[in-house]
Amino acid sequence: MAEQGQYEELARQLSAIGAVKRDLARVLPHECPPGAAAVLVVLDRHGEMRIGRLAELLAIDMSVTSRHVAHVAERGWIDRSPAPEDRRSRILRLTPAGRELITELSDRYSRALADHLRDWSDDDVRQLSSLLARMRADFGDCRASTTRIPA
Amino acid sequence: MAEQGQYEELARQLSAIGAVKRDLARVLPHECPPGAAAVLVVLDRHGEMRIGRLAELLAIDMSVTSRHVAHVAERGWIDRSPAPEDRRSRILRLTPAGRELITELSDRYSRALADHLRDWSDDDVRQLSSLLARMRADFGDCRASTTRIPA
DNA sequence: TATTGTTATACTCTATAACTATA
DNA sequence: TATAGTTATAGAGTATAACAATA
Repeated sequence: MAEQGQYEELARQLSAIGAVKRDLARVLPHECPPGAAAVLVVLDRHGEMRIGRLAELLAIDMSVTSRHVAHVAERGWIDRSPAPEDRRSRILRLTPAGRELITELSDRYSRALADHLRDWSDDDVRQLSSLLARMRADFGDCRASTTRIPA
Repeated sequence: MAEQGQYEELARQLSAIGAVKRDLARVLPHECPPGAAAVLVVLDRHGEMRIGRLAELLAIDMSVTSRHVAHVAERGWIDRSPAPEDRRSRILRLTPAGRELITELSDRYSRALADHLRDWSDDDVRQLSSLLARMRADFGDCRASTTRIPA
């Protein structure tokens, strides 16, 4: 268990990280805002899935996910085929165009990071990724386990 | 220099960190949205300053900063006294009420983090803070040094 | 003429709630 | 009746550009 001062410092750093995210977002193509990019990244990473699962992985509400998905579907980057076992759902899958785009996005993100983090060792980058993943998991676990009592 | 795959992983983690920030934001009092809280945190951390300097430290545009500042000033958490040497500027300073609030905010942030990161050692927390600070600095340096060529 | 701030406008992201269709 | 997804609405954050006052 860390001291309060350490938590306050971490809170400050988390708040400030928005600037980095905004810088990164600037490398995205015009038609592909960060929310749309996130959808493509998750589909590329985890394969085809329904919207509910996507929302879970993105840790945002399904209503928001639905809009991002509509955006990328309208542009032909994913297709939505009927789910065989549940006609309420559709299966989301990257199209060839989507796969091309996600490759381009990965390149741009990587180039931007490599450019700014010139002095970072492979281990530095790995360590930061790993700590962020762990933090996210520790928050997510709690979200899942907390019994929500409706007002 | 790290490999491309490591940068892609970092990009994913950065994208996903929004969920943690939103969870943290939920502990804030109703009248104090995250942008307002950030203003108070910086003033508490760095002492009185003008808006321009505040915008720099927050790494957001001055126009945005101006609105956050108006919000906290309207609620009596800061005062704006005339800058003695430049009548275009005012000096922003926490009021006693603002100082009370920032103490409350720090407590809430710390409690939330301590609650979720129960298993983290002091060193884990310190290391994550330090890596985030370094990343922010490496991005910020570039922003400052890049010559912006207007289109 | 250049700089400090403010305001108007527009865009993106997000959540809540109401609604449709299917289980 | 419960669940998957969509849509409408509203709130928060941000940037750009036009504008005011002062340097």
